[in-house]
Amino acid sequence: MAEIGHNSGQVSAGALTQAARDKLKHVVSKIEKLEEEKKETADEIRDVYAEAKSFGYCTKTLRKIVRLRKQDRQTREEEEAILDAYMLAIGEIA
Amino acid sequence: MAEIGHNSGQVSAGALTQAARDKLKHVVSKIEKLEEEKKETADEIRDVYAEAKSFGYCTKTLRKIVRLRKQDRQTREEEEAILDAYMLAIGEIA
Amino acid sequence: MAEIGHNSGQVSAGALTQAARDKLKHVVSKIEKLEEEKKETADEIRDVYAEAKSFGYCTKTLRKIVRLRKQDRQTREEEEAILDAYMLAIGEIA
Amino acid sequence: MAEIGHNSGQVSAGALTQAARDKLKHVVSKIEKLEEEKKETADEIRDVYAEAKSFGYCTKTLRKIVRLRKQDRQTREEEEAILDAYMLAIGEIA
DNA sequence: ACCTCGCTGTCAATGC
DNA sequence: GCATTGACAGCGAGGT
Repeated sequence: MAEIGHNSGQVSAGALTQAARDKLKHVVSKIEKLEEEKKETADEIRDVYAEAKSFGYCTKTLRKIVRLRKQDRQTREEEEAILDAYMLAIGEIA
Repeated sequence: MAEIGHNSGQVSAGALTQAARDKLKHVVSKIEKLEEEKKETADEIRDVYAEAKSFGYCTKTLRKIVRLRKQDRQTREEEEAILDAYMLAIGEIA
Repeated sequence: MAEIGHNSGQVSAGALTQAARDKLKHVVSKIEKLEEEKKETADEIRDVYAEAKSFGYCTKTLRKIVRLRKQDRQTREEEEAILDAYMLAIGEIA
Repeated sequence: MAEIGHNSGQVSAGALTQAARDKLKHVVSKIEKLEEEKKETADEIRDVYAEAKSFGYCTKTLRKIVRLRKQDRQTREEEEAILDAYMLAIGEIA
């Protein structure tokens, strides 16, 4: 529960080699940079909704549209043939 | 609950002006583009974790580190904000 | 950050009245009982899948069926008329 | 990826025997019934929190309490299991 | 100010 | 045993 990496054997109890420390630092800051980017994009999305709202659109519905379109895309990508068989088997309404 | 937008008055029941349609299309596709971007960044983050794992790091711990650092940052910002408020209140201009 | 309830004013620093303690205990144990129930149901579900698997069904597909049926139910419950209007506006494919 | 079940050999392409259909139907509806039950329990839990809140408790803290108690239980069980294992290893029958 | 809803991130289960 | 995928809980924003 207290281990930092599986390479902990390389070091004397409780410490990391300098190389490992640098690597770790690098990894963490890279992740943090990417998370920052992600947040910025999320903010932009928020802004688009806000702007749309100021033009009179209902954001709730807009979100619903986006969500449904996404669902549809996913659904379509699924192996429908297989499901059809099962659906048929069930009787499609039950 | 039955309104399409707040601009529903502009149109005869069930339809939108061409301008409104174009605008709507534009908004939706912009959002979808941004969401795509966001997803890509999320995937990159996932990759970084995966790569780190292949180097022997424990991703669970890495995530914990990132989370804690984020919390710290937030806490620090809060504290600074409070401090600033006090300073202002006192008349201290900094 | 250290408050237990908003009724903390009722008590002298750091303690609760006996009544509050009893009430709290009651609430917590009720929740724990319900969570236990929930877990049991989840386990039963797991068992059904396992049993089905032993009869030669592909659990992955079974789960997919259940999920899709659920989605369908939800989707159907949504105000489709409104969405249809928007969809039409967008051109349904773009 | 294209198989319907492992019993697909029993049927001519795209169809299932009546028995298989019935069985499938049964399985799916049983799962759906259990999921319904589970949802009801989850709703009850939600209600308990809501009620507690109306009495002045901070739900966030309540959730934290429940979570911590759960962790403790798990930790204790783990420790006991380890202890038992040691006991067994030593030859101690208890 | 409260409540609801959606999103995100975490954890566990399943399949390869 | 690792990797993928799905379920769940916590958090935060937005609406009323």
